[in-house]
Amino acid sequence: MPRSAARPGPSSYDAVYEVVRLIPAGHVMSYSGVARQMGRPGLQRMVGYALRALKDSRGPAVPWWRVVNAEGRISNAYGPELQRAKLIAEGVAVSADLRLDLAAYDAE
DNA sequence: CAACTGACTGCCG
DNA sequence: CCGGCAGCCAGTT
Repeated sequence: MPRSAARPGPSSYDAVYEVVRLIPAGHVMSYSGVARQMGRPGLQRMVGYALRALKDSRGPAVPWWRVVNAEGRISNAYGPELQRAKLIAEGVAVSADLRLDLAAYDAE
């Protein structure tokens, strides 16, 4: 079995967690939005790294489900349905297509 | 030090 | 609407 290749460690992730943690319930933020808030515009991929690491190894209490892509769609590759359920539980309308009105829930 | 990978994004066909 | 390609940065191999 191919052990996960390239697995960044928790260094720059700290900044990501801090920003994501500040997203109020019922709101969402795009990966690029988080990157920008943490003073690192263009590091959307790093945000994705950090969130993936949460599943790999338990990190701080981070509402990762409030992070969606720039189109307001869930690009979660591990449990899109779980994320959708979490958002709906907070009052965010997510369609069966895993899409939501980013402009309406944008926390930026 | 070079190559590879990835919960992204924007542009093209 | 969907798939492919390039640009992007940090961390692992």
